[in-house]
Amino acid sequence: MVKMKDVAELAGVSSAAVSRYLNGGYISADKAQRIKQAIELTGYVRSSQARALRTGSTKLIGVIVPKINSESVSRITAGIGQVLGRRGYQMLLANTDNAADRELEYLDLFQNHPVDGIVLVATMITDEHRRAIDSCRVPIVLIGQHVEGAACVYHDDYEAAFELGHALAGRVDGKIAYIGVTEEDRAAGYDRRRGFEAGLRAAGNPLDAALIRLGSFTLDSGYGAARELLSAAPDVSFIACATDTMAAGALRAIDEVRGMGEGIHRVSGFGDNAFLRALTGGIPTVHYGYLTSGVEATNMLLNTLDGVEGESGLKTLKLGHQLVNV
Amino acid sequence: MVKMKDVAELAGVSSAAVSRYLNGGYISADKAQRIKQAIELTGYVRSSQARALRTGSTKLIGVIVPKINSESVSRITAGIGQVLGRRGYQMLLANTDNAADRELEYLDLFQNHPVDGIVLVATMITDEHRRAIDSCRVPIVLIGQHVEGAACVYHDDYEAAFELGHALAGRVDGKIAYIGVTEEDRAAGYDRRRGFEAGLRAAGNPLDAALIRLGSFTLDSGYGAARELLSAAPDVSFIACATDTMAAGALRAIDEVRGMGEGIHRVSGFGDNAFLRALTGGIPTVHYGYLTSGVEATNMLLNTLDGVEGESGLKTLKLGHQLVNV
DNA sequence: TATTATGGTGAAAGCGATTTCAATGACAGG
DNA sequence: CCTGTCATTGAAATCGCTTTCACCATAATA
Repeated sequence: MVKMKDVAELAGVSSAAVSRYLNGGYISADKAQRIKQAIELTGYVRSSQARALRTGSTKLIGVIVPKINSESVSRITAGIGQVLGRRGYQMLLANTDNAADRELEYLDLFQNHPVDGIVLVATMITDEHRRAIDSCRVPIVLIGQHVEGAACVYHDDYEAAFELGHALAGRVDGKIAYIGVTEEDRAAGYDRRRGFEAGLRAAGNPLDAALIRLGSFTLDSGYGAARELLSAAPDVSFIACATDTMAAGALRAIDEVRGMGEGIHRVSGFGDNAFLRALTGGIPTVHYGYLTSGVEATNMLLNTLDGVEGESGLKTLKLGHQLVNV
Repeated sequence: MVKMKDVAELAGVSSAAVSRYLNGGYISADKAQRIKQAIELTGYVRSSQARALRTGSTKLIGVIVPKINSESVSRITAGIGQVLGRRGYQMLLANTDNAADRELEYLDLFQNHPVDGIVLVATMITDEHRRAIDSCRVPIVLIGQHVEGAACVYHDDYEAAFELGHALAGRVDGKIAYIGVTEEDRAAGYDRRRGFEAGLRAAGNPLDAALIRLGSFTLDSGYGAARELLSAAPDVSFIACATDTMAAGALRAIDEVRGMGEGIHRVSGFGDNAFLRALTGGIPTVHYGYLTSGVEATNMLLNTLDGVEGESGLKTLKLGHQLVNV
């Protein structure tokens, strides 16, 4: 492996000069030229490990996600990766498989060492999370949840759910049921359910608490909850779900119970999943700019790391949403 | 930041002793005890950057994927991440967004520095790829394509497509069309189309070359190709697709042209996408163990890195498949 | 008793960069 | 001619760890 010293010798300069050449310090034109040639000749590339040791920066960003195979998360990471690549960083990905403790574990692992910053695609935020975030040695940005005092990029789930509920209340006749997710997930659990309920109520069609079920983000859980709901309350005519994925399951359940093609007009979701949209022609749902949230969060993080003028502070950013197919 | 020297001083030993303690070298019980306490007391964690510089190993594996938001890829990375986590490595993810040149770029970037090994989720393999793979300084394993002389984990697309074609030929009456992908993708393009054609032919119902179209992996491209196909050859009664995602698009096209619900019985795909399965009840498709391929590839790679007994060689591994819903 | 092993130990030499520092020469102004 | 800038330069000190090496006990063997 050719090292800096070799290049320096070949070019007849000191390795300090080579380092300066590489990093844009004082260097005369002719030496720069000789160094350039020497580098090309030897095919030298600098060891990022040595560089990291000396400078303390790895140009690595840790990204913690709850589940990699989900459309929303992969769109978010696509956005993150896009910015990272453009700005000379790389992504260290940690998948927690929906286990909150592994989230903390990675938070620990990451900050201790190899990464310059962290993007946490958050689901549940416990007190322990808050503590871990506060005491984090490297800058960190959250996506998807709004946490006081932490930098975050999120969507207004309450507001979106309110609008959806309000709009649906007017368009659906008959009973509306709701399949949510754990309220420990503040955004997707608590906010969406409360917003939806408030929206229905505001439209004069309050949600019957007996028609609320809990799923676990998966298609199967949506299916199961919907089946149970349909047999417990056969007169339910519409099932709103906290995620598009669960909506897909509910749709399937309705088709099975009520006949093929029935489901399409009787479910709503959250997230505007492309697959679901294409296959059903579009159920009522909320479109979030997932990719955008990845982009914004990463820019925010990198701005503080690189000390970009005027953009230095980590802040909190609420992104917009759109109802679709309502 | 507390360093090894601090721990050593506190424990009254040399830093060499601490290092040995950490890495399992000779150390007496009482010193081990003292070191252990000192570490707990100071909250010392060792700098992986210094360690990396010294040992030349980063415990990082580079993973190059063509597109992060696709079900197959995310299942593969889930498998990779699973093994990596269990064996003390981390994943450096690079997303090429289907650009073959960025694949080469990352191959270059990775091998030069921070990673100990590479997993390439491959699509197109050009000569340049082959060269890059051959001259790779760190071990590399491919997923999804079979490349002579390289370690790879893949599925037998030809065989699977053959079986699917053969089975469908007997069950469909009327004309069968095919929407494929670029033949530069040996596995998903060339092998699947050829296998499918051969299967149909073997069943006495050869594919009309005029009924072949090309998509680009996306749902929209499947939709577009199917629409075009249906208007160019209105008597087509079944559309086989090279991927489930394109099949979803084709399904939508058929529903639009022939009426809702028609599509479900008139398309087939590849990959057994969970969403599609749930929403349609299941179209004929091929189930591949994507997660397994990630697991196997990573184990293979890590075995050579860690020098596991008996399992040392990088080899090539062909995984099985299953037809579903035929 | 003389001699090997054998478990333990710390000093010190790297790993390959970056960065401080003092020194240099050139050049403008006085 | 002297002095003060100012752009350039290389030697050398780190960064924090691993690992060789020489060395010391002590126990086992002849």
